[in-house]
Amino acid sequence: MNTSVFQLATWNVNSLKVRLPHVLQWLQTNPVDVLCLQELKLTDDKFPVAELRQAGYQSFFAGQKTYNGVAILVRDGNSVDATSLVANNPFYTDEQKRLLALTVNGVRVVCGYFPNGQAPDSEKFIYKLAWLEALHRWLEEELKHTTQLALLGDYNIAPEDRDVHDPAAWVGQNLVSPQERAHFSGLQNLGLIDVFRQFDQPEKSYSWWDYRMMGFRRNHGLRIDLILLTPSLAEHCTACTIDKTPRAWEQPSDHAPVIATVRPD
DNA sequence: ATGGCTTGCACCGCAAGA
Repeated sequence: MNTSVFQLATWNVNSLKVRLPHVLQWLQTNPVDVLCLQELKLTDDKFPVAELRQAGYQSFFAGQKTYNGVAILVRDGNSVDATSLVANNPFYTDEQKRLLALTVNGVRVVCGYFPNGQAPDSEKFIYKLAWLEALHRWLEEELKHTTQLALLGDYNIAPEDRDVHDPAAWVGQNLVSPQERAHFSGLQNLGLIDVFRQFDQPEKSYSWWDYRMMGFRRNHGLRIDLILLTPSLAEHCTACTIDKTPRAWEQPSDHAPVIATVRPD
């Protein structure tokens, strides 16, 4: 990594068209080097390249109509290898745009919008498990070529019960099922580290809150937006925080951004 | 209490999210 301080962030914006003002405002006070976005909900021709360019960011994206869509924004001054851009998992044929990889400052950045899974007895859950299995195989391959990899995104998995506001109420549901958590453990077994848990954190830290029933005000949330780093990056990670600020803004995304700071040497 | 918000798309309600 050829930089002194490197900040990476992830944010599920739930429509970039609606949330662009929030993204621009947030970047003004949080000028991270890399921002991974999920749920763009727009086609590539509608991506706000010019507005983000004006804000000092280069955009890489893979969108589709109505659903899904992921992007990686890179702040000017960082070193980007544009030929390293990969949309979707080469090991998995997928109509849905959920994965984007780009090498920035020598770090393999992977932005993911993991499937929701709907319910453990649904077709979408089957898809989620297959998608997770294929992700594992792809990352295993990527890790043969680099020691510096960052997987950021909306995992749609709450790793542990402490990442769930009411674990008892969530038993048997997607996002917390043993099958999904086993896949999460599989990613950890590749050496990837959930850096949020490397640091002391407030009790009941979440990154998503239901729009309904005053979920945010009551802190009824889940921690499902995560940053996993390989050991060589994680050992230089000095902070990982969830920024709840924009969740309290008017017309917010239901997710909050998560930021990791890496300081080599 | 199986709803409750929010978004996009296409209509005058729906699917999908988590």
